Amino acid sequence: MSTKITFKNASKQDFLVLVRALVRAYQDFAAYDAAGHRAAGLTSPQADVLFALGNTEGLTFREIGEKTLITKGTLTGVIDRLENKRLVQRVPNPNDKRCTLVQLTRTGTQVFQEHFPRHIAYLKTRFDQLTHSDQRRATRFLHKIKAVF
Amino acid sequence: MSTKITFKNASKQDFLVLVRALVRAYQDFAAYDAAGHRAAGLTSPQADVLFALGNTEGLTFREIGEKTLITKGTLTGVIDRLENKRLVQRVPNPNDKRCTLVQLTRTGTQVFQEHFPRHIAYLKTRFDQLTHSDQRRATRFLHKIKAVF
DNA sequence: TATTGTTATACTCTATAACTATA
DNA sequence: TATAGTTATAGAGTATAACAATA
Repeated sequence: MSTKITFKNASKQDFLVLVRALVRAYQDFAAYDAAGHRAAGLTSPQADVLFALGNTEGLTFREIGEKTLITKGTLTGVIDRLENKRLVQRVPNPNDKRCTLVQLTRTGTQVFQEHFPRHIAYLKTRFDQLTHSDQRRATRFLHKIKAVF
Repeated sequence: MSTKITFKNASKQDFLVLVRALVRAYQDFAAYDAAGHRAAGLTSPQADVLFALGNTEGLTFREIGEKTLITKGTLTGVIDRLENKRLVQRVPNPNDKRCTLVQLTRTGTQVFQEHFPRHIAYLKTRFDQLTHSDQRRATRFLHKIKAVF
């Protein structure tokens, strides 16, 4: 038995073309996105956390984990590193002493207000090369893909 | 200045809806994909390398790096781990002694021939929930997204 | 001089599970 | 007993740069 993809069975595995397109589109996007964050001294997970915390009064670890899909064990390390950079702070929660609230510091708020609009503009230069109609249609199909997982 | 996304400026940042859709579709796919490989004892980068090596006489580090987008420094470690698992072997290249050829071992070939068709079938159960027409259209838009990066 | 792969450094993230404090 | 977060463990990937061998 060979797994070589021949012309004959290629039609049965059309979806692999979609898989490859998804992976490559995402990889190229992710590399570009990460480069933008790295220029501001942030990793992608760190930027995700800051973005989640923006415009909030603070979130618990559980809430941040739900928004960013980072599991609690990993999140402790990510928050540690953001705290070392003085971008977030842990604030004890008097109502439930099990929970810790994570908030943006003044510096973190500044980064959120300055880096993120710049980053969004940086992404926009690329996505604006697609028509709005294509953007909407691409979004629709991506929702369909997400729905099957 | 606030970066809060209001109704008023949301229309200017429509593309963010597309960004989120791309990230979420990929994340869900990637988690499912990685779970399939993990069940076979492989990480995603390791599986990518085995897939690149399948149906070849062996590839150099440079060639594998080009196919998988793994940089050479990282690739040394990935190949080391695959070699420890006896799935690949480094073969000296007599023509150009700078190059090392990496080949699937007998076990590696077996994994390639057994795991990969199973994995493709595992992915197919999800992607087949989309119509072929949707698969083709989704592919088209993903190519367009890739093209802007 | 340029190329190939290795090595070293330092960091970051992941999964998993045991553990502590609190509810 | 359940939940929140920390810690420990072990493994893996990333970026970057210096390096040795070869071309």
